[in-house]
Amino acid sequence: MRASSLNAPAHDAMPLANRVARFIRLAPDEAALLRTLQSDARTIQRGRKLVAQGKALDEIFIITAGIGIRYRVLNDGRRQIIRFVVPGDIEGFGGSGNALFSMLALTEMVVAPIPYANMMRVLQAKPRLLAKVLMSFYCDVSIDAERLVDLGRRSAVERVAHFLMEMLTRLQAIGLADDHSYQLPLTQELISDALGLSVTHVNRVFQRLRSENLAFLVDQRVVIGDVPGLSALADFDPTYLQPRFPGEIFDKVA
Amino acid sequence: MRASSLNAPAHDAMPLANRVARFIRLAPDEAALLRTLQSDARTIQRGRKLVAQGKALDEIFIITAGIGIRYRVLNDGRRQIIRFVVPGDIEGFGGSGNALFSMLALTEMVVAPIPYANMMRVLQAKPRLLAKVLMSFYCDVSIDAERLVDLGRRSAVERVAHFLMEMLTRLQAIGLADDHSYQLPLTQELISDALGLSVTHVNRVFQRLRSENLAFLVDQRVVIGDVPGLSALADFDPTYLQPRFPGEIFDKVA
DNA sequence: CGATTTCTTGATAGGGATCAAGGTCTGTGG
DNA sequence: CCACAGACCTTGATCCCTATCAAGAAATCG
Repeated sequence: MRASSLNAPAHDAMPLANRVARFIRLAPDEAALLRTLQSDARTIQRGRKLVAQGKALDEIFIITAGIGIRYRVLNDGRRQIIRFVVPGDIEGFGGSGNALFSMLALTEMVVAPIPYANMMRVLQAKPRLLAKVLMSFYCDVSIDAERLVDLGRRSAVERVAHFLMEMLTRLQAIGLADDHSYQLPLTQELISDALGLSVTHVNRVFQRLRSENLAFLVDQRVVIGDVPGLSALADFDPTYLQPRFPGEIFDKVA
Repeated sequence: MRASSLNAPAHDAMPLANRVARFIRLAPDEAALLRTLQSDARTIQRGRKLVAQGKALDEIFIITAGIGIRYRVLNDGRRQIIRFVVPGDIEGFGGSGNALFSMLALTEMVVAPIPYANMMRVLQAKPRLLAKVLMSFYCDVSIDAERLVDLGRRSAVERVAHFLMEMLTRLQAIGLADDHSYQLPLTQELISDALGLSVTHVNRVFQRLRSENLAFLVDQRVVIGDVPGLSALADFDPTYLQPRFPGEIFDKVA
C-alpha cells in the first residue's frame, strides 16, 4: 500500500471560483470577481477556533486551504461535529448575528473572510453571480442529509465506512486524495464525535476494518485497502456528492 | 387543555413570498413575481408521493398547503425521514437530474411546481430575487444541522422532546400552531423514522411524556402540556429557527 | 524526556432494538 | 348498521449493540 503523492496543490489559489465552477459555469469576469473577494487571506493555526458558537459573526469565510470542523457543543459537554470543512467550502452562512456553531482548524487553514458588507457590493454588481454562489453552496445540503441517514439508520461499522468513503470522494473532487487514500489528521475521537459514537467503539470498529483489510488510519493518513469492499459495506452511493443543475441552468440566460 | 382554533389560513396564497419575506424584505414587484411563479398549483392526495428517489426531477416545488416528509429508504428497507416539509418550504433543490430523496404527502398538499426552465426566465428578469429566494432557502440548513445534533448526541427522550418543540416553533412561524399545540397527522412510526428510533421505544417515550404531563398525541394533534418543561428536557434553543441576515443585507443595494 | 494526547484492551451495564401478540381505532363495503 | 381489514398503539420478554468505566501502552510534542 503506497501513499502516493498528490498531484494537486495544497493551497488552492481560487477555491471559491473553482468550487462554484464545479457546479455551474462561470464567466471569466465572474471568476475574476470572485478572486478579488478573497483578497485578504487569513491564516488560522491548527487547534484554533475560527468561529465560536454564540458569538457575533458578520462575515463569511471561503476556505482556501486546510481542514476544519464545524461542530456544536451541548450544555453538558457532548459534542457533535456537523461536518468536515474542506477547501472550497463556504462557512458562516445560515444568517443570524450569532453563530450557531463553532469552527475549529484541524490543520493550519487559510481562509478568505468576506464581510457581509462586501458581499453586498458584489451583489450589487453581479446579482447573478451571487445566485450562482448560493446555488453551489446549497449543494452542501445533501451532504448533511446523507449524514442524517447515517446517524439515524446505520450501524456503527456502516457509519464509519460511509464516512471514510464520503471523505475520500469529497477530497478527490478537490484534488486532495488519490485513488484510495488521503491525508487527514483524524483521531478516533473526532470520528466518534462526527458519527455519534463513543471513542472506545470507534476503536473497535477500526480493529475490524483493519483485520478485513478495508481501511487504515496511519500517521495522519486514511488509507483504504479495498475501496469496493468498503463501499459495499457502507452501502455508499456517491451520487449525492455530484449535484448538477440540469441544462446548465445559468448558461442559457442571455 | 384547550385545543384553541388557529387564526391563520390553512391555505397560504403566497407561501413563497411570505417565506422569503420572513428572512429578507421583498419589494412589491418581487413579491408579485413570486406569485406568478406559483400559477399552476397541483394537489397531492395524502399518502401519495410527490417525488420518488432516483427518478428524474426537473422542477422544484413550493409547498402551498399541507404537510409532507422528505425521506430516504435504504436497500434493506430502513427509512430515514430527513425533514418534515411545511407550507412555504421549497423542495426539489439540491441539483442533479435524479432525486436523492422521496417526498410523501402526509396530508393533502397543494404545491406549485416550478420547472427549472421557468426559474431561468425569472432569474433573467430578476437575478437579485433569485438570490433572495436561495438565501432564505439556505436557512433550512440549520434545521438539518440541529437534527444532526439530535441524532448524534441526544437520548431518545431528548430527541422526541426536541422534535416536538421544533415543530411547534416552525408551525407557529407560519401560523399553523397556537401557543402549545398543533394539528399534525403524526404516527409513532413517523416519529421513529425521523429520529432514528424503533416504534416500540417511541411508544414508551410517549408514555413517559404523558405521565409527566409534557406532551400528548391525541387525534391528529400534538398537544404540549408544559412548554417550558418540554423545552428544558429537550435543551431546546429556538435560535436556529429564526435566522436573519444582518443589516437587511439586500435592502442597502441601490 | 516528561507530559499530553491518542490508542488499546478488558469488564460491565444499559439504552434501545427486536420479537411476539394482543388491543384499539378507523374507514370501508356489504 | 354491522363486520371486517388494515393501520396504529400498547405491552411484555429478551437480547445485543454500544456506552461507560477503568487503566495500561504507545505515540506525539514542547
